Amino acid sequence: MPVIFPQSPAYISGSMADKTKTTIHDIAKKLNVTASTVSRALHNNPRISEETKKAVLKAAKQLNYQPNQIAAALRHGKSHIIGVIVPTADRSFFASVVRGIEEIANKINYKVIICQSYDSYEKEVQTVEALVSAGVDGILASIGKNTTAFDHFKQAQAKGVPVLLFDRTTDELDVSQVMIDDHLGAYKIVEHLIQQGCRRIAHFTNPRKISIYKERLRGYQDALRDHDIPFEESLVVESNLQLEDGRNSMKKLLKLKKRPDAIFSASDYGAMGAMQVLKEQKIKIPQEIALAGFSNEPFTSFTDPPLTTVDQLSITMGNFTAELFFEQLQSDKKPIRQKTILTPEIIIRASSLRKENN
Amino acid sequence: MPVIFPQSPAYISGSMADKTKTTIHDIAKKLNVTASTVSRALHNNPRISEETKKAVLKAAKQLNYQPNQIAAALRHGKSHIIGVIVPTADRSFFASVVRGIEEIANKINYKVIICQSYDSYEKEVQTVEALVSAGVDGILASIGKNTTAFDHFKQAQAKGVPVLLFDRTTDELDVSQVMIDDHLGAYKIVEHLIQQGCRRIAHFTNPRKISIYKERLRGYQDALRDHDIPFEESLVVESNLQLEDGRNSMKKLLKLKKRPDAIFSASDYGAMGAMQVLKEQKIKIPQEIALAGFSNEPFTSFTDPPLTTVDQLSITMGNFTAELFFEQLQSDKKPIRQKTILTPEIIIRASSLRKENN
DNA sequence: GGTTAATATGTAATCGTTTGCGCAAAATAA
DNA sequence: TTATTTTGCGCAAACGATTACATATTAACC
Repeated sequence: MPVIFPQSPAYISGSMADKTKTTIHDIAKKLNVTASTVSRALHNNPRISEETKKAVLKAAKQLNYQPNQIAAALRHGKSHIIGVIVPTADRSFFASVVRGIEEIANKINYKVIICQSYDSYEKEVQTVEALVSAGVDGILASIGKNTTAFDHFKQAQAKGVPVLLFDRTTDELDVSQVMIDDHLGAYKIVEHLIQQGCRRIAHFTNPRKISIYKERLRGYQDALRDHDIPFEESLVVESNLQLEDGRNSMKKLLKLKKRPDAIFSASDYGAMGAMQVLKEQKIKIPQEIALAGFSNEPFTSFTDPPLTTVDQLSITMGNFTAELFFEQLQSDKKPIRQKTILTPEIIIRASSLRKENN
Repeated sequence: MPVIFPQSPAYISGSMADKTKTTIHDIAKKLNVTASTVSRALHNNPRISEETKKAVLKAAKQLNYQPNQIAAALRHGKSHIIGVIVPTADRSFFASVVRGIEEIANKINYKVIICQSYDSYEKEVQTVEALVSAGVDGILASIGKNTTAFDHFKQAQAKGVPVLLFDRTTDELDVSQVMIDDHLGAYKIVEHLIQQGCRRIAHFTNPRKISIYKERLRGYQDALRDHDIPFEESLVVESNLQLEDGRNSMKKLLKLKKRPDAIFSASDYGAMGAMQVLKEQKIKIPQEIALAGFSNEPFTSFTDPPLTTVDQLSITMGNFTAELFFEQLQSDKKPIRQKTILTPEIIIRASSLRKENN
């Protein structure tokens, strides 16, 4: 229910300035010089006398001058804006990556345009085109789940807009990539479970052909193998890894003749679903069944027991991605295509901690 | 540890296009017309023959033309970009609001620049200036905690950049505002606690002069009064409302001669801290002490018991803010300053549910 | 004093699109 | 047929900042 305010006098009377941004021409006129002199003065060009510079700076302040970046951008082809594409900005992980990118960008006076692809291929294509149109100086993207063709990124590159991928990447593009080592994260956490005495470790995974889930599965398998634990097909449950899926998967596993003594879910939500079922059935966590998830979602520290998980270094990833990008942007050499793989950290919490001191 | 890739041949050889965006002049040249004709054709101007239009569209597609929005923006003073300023983009609430804004903006082909003030006044000022410089068509902002002067926003308005505030707003500016009714949210949730049989309801609040906490406190007091429950100063605990603060506040309350039988925390984190302490001390939730928070942070549905809280309609707020903004932008009339107050929803969960059917 | 160099500023083109104005040619009206 | 309108397009000036090139003034040097 909107409340309509009475218009304030100031708003009506036009006592506010005349809605005209001042330009270098205004400053020039005031000082009886030309716009080029003003421009040079503002850029501290050595060919301008100190006297004039001071006068220009003073006038600029007086007139409350702010440069029109659009004009500047048009003139020299640099907008000082970078585009970031994420599947969705309100997932904690991506929100943090974006924050990490922004931190770096802001330091050197770059602005960030955030776009969401909603995992739609069409939207992703449009977004890339729009960003190119908007004249961004580069695109940092995490590709959508349904993207299998990459021409839109190639087009951007062809038009001189550098592209860099993070988290969800592909080798089909000639771009630098920043991601985390999903295999290692999974390996480490499964190893941890083994160290806690677990021997029948189940795994919740996703059937999609997305590399992250395949990597986590591989990490799980490799850790088992390296510790001489046989891999059992029946202990791997495929699903969408959401809360409900986790519940269903857990129920399914509880029906096995030989129950697992630990669950490693490739997502925290899946692990959370499992936790709910276990608690409902009064199965002790971690004594009877230990639990571990993946992603370090914010909620994992608030569950009871708190959930062991893998932190994906989201902020770091953002920082790193941005730093890499700006490095490549500044060096006028052809960017060196490189793949940076960050090492994830396992966060051990009570849901997997059977021994007191470990 | 970066992995350096071998450069792919394509990347070196320059087999990719020549990094030159095609312009309307390129199209014009190809068709032996002028750029103005091309421009008009692309804009479906009735003065251009169908024949020419078709030819232009075809050539545009062939040459992979994408308009340079920077040039267009310079020409007609509209960038089709809006700036959004939030204290921090990785807090669930703001991330969702931003998403809500983006949803609407995208529909009409607007891009969103996201900026974070980190609750720093200086950063906020800089950000506003930068956005004006960047030529945004408007600024949607949630003001920082430390902002008490608003000249930077006035300056933006003076330069013709409309401003609209959401969530954290102020009446000191001549702008439309979108927020939620904190008073009502608090009132409703306290009323709910009363209906559950609670009579000694404590409140965690924040001493800052931020209106949201004052409003929640008022809502709490009004609900008590309307149900003939005396207000007790000793049941109101001030803190920063973070997890630790909640723990401390709870411990403090447990030392009272007469313990409270419910806690309404102005933040979910505070409530979570209380929950931890109660569980440590084996105090039953909600039977002995019921709990309610505020904000509907994502973790609240995963606690044990799940936490009763107030949802702030973040996405809706974003949608609404953006819609309001674009309405005002489109109507060439002077924007009508209006205050929109959304009604929050209380989310009742087990932490406060004493009676089975309610 | 005349040539050269250094200094400080102006001129004008440019970035790519948009758009008011104008001008033919074609179409219609008288 | 002539007058008038309509149609289709070109011309050129914006938008605001930047910058290569030119110019004017002063200083410096032999």
